[in-house]
Amino acid sequence: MTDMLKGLNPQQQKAVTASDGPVLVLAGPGSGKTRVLTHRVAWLVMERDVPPRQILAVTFTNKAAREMRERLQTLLGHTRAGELTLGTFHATCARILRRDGEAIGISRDYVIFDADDQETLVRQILRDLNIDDKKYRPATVLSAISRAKNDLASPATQTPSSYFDEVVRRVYGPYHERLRASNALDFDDLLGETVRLFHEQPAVLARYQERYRYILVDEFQDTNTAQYALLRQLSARYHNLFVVADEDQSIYLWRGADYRNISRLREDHPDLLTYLLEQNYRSTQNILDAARAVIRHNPNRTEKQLFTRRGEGLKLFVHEAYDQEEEAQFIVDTITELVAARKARPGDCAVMYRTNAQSRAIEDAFVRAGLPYRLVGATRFYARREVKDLLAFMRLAQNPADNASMSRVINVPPRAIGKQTVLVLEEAARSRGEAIWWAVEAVAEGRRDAPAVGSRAQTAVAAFHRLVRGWHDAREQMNASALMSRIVAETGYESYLRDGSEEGEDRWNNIRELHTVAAEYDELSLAEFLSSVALVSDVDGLSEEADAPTLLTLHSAKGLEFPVVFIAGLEEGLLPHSRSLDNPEALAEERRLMYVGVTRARDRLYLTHAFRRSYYGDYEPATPSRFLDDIPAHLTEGNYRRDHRAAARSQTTWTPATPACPPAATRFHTGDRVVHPLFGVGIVLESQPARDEEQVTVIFEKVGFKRILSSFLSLSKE
DNA sequence: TGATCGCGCCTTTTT
DNA sequence: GGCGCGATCA
Repeated sequence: MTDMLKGLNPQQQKAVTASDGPVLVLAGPGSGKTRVLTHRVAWLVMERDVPPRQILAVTFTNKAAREMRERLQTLLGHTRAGELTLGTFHATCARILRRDGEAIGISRDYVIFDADDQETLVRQILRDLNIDDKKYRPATVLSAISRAKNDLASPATQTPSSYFDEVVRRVYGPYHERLRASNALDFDDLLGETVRLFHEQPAVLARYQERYRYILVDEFQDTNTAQYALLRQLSARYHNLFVVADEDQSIYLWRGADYRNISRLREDHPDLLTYLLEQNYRSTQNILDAARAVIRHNPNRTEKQLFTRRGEGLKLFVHEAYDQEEEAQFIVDTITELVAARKARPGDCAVMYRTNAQSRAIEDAFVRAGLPYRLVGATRFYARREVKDLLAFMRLAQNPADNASMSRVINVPPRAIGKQTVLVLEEAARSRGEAIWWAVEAVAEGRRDAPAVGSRAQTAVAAFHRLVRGWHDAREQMNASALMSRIVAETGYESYLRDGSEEGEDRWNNIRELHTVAAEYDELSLAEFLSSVALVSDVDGLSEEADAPTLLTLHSAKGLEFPVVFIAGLEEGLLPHSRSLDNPEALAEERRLMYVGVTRARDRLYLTHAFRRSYYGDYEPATPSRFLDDIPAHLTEGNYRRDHRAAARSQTTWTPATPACPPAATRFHTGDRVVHPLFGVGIVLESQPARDEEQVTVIFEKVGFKRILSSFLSLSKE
């Protein structure tokens, strides 16, 4: 055997060197799944003499693809690794459609509508249909449409079982039409239309089957129906499908992923070879035991015997904080201590949470402490107004029919095309099933069928038309960064942004950063640049260089590992999330999410929760997560008192959701001076009735914040 | 036509 | 405690 297999255990080696044909690798966290996938690719090239261009490896994020490419460069060398096709499902499909979509009527110039564009479109349609968009929220309607598309079904063909379904059904048609009028595809279309292309054009499919004779897929448990259909089509001729999966880490059911694709794979391929990887190379035994204790409550799973040779390790630290500020402070303090004691570097640490909203309190604590951090997601670069504006101009240059971009920037910076004029243009275009660009052109050329606008507006529209036409005509000759410079110059966007304010300077700097990104694509087409910008994932931007703690959601943490992990907000309603409490399937997914979080940790794991937490500005008492109780006491240390929690939780479970009794009068009130036998003198911040007495929050002169039962307190005479 | 203010709603998770 | 949206004013 070759050098390449050195450092792999026998199980891993068997999987890597499996014979041709369909292969499933079932593996636990930290078992080297991605490593096996990477080595399989290298083995195919080096030992089986498979030309690299015949290999397609599909990863979950662009970041994972980038890392795999880097590893393969050391194994295979730069040139050969460069010939591999490596990327996400979406990026791969985007490229296939760019090349061959015309066979099913998709123009080369198509643009990808992002979540914002989609939502705006749905809102418009709801309004046109006189449906209240407060009651039927665009995002909710959209996710129903998305689910249908993921399942390769059209809501139009299903019988609605509720009025909501009926709304979805009525929106779907216009949504699809207007997408096409804009010459645009949404995320789901990228997959669905590729499946349709392969279905309707067997010759095209045959070409890709020949091209991609070996297909490898990471995170297979999170594929959806459309993605599975695609794999089936592509592998139908050579059957060389190699997938790695862990059903316990399936956390994307809500967006159409279906871990039953694993059993589907078994049914579709009686000759499927299955390998199991159970040795964990990442975490200590204590962490693994805790993870197992959490996940074992889920029904219908195959128990894996995870083990490690890393030894017991440290206990998990469970910490109850008073509120989210104190929780954040605890996290920052702990990281500071670990770093000071040289037990970890800042970059070794990660803070994970269920919802993006939780990041604020934690960020604030880092800012207060003057410490840098890396934030994944949330205020995403590409979601910024100025960045979206400029991308909209570039999308128009690529595809003037793009209505979302047109509506966005037709009057940015203000160029005297007012609301009324825009409305007339939009209406005229829509009634003809044309893009707004059609109306703009008609007005600019003074055509007879042009919608009627005032003479001032007419001049303005004509000027804007000249701009976009100029960019569109130049797009083949210019690369993305040059085009961008031209757009900035011709629209006066710089002086529009740089109004002398600090914010204006920030925004302008973002534009310069975007220009730098564009310059990296100068070898490729404008279309390639726009596609990849539309398909970036949150973690993609995570830089390896900066030595600072990472803040990210549990979802974004998938596939990553850190020596030190904090999971914050372990409370009922947050993890598990309140939207999942009434649904066993959803609850099982929350549990898997917790499992994913726990198994990201190598050496140190901190689980924190708060006694009270503010939602929408109001503070509410919080109950510790049920998942904390699943972890055996001997694995943990810290100030967590499980009996107390269990009592609190059963109370909240058994009492009606909104207790009718008014808050009882309390003996202590905010501002009272009190004395405690141990802590001395303090001031009452808050007092709440608790069981048969009061839970009083006091700030003591000597020891700071404490929560005290009222029986230990007395009012100070002075 | 554009800027400003205040109201109400909200929160999962993302390619 | 923020954000988008709509109403209101210069």
